[in-house]
Amino acid sequence: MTMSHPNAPQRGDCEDVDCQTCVVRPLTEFAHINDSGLAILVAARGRLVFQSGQLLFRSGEFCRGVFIVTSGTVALRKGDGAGHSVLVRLLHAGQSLGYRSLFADEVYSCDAEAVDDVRCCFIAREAVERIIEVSPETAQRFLERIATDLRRAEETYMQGACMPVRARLARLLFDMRIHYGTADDQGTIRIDLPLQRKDMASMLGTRPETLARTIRALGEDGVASFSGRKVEIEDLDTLLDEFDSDGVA
Amino acid sequence: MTMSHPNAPQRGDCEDVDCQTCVVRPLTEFAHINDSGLAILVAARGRLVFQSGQLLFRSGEFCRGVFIVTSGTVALRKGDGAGHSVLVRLLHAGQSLGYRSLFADEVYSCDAEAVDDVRCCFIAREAVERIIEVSPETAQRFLERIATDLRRAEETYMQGACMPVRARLARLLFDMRIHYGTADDQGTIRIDLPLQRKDMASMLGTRPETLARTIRALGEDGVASFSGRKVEIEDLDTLLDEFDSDGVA
DNA sequence: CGGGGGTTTGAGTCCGTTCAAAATACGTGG
DNA sequence: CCACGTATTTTGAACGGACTCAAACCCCCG
Repeated sequence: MTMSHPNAPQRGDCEDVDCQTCVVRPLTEFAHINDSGLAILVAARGRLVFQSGQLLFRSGEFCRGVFIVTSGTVALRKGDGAGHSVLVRLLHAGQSLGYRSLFADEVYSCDAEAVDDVRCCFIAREAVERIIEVSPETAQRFLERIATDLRRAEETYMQGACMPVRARLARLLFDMRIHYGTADDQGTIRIDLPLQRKDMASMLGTRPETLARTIRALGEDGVASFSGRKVEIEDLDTLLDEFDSDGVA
Repeated sequence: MTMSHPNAPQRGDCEDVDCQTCVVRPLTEFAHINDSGLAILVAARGRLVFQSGQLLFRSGEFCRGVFIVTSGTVALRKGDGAGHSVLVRLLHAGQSLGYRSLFADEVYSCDAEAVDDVRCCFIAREAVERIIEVSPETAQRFLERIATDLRRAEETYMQGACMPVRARLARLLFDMRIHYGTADDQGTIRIDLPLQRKDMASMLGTRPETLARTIRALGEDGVASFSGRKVEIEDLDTLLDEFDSDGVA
């Protein structure tokens, strides 16, 4: 196996020695490739491990392939020239990253940072291209994926333009509930946030100070009670009202 | 020829009877299709005419294919539940639209409105799919296109979050200069804006009132002098300074 | 126990919004 | 071609949300 990425591959730390039995592959754009494609994938894919805080890639670097998260969470960050930094998106097991730059044939437009310890696969550009050649529906899957990303990006933009921080925070909690929340039999939802405040703030396009105030307001109004990274939401409808009513369609 | 769109096709109003000689095709994703693909395209494409203000499609409608602008300008608009509306993008000759919804297999997420009189081609979904089958590089072109759109969308988001209205307006003028501007030998740039103020405002994610004030400020500072839809910019560098300095990378 | 980053709170400011009214441009019919 | 009615644009004044700066607090970790 040839490695195509600076990070040392950790052979043997991976349950799925080949892609056939991989539990996350069905979630990826390579879910339905044919045998020829699979052969290329198996031969080309490398495995990488990143510790919390490490960068998978950096904005401005040449894009050499795509990553697929197999465990952990990756954050895509975009910084402007000045101090501002925006957290564009979080990626979980089964999600790929780097494909935007690859298909646009541009350098990376974001930093990709491991939020916690992350395992992932890396598939070099040429391999992706060959897989698409022998298994063209892969291109369809990526088209679908980017097209959805684009709608999401535009929705996020709308929300930033039309909704106050409070509503955007409510929406973020609502979304985070999926990956990081649990509900008990009372219907109470408990979320364990994966991010620190300043990252939450940068997801909302605001500052930590504003976020802190908004969190307090949400608590005082009985919508959600925060304590550190733990959030408790008694009534989901109350949360919904915060952005459903006057929010984006 | 079978039509696949409610708008009456205006046969004979088009210089390019077949796609072979079409002057805008080289600009589109169908530029390099092979003969089989071209045959499908020629057979399937319909021609449509929209008058200023008419909608090519409406948010929420099922997506039946892609449009390709052959002349005129189309605006993509996104509205939230409340009164706010954002002008996402302007499209010119050679640009296609509707492909995002098509590839994501979603309903349209925007309204598409003819800004002036618009001619365009319409290619039904099934035809696009068949063309991609026989001429797979078409999928590559669309991937490239959407990937670029996505970067642009994220950049726009960053700008909205990080830059004041004044800088965003300067940037918009800078961009509009390409399609709607001319430069004389003095270096003076004259732009003929295609939009009314409220649409300019909605491109910038602000209100007409704020835009009016900003325009005045830009005039008082000698950056750009507006009179109706005409803009005069004496020194491009001065304009650049408005967003280059503390703007987004 | 003493840093040091992250978070919270406070006070003041600014940018952009809202509401309201005046001015201007635009299209239509006489 | 002009007059009129309407929609758009501009201006004004006041308000408000989010930002900045600055300090206190907290918690984790050495």
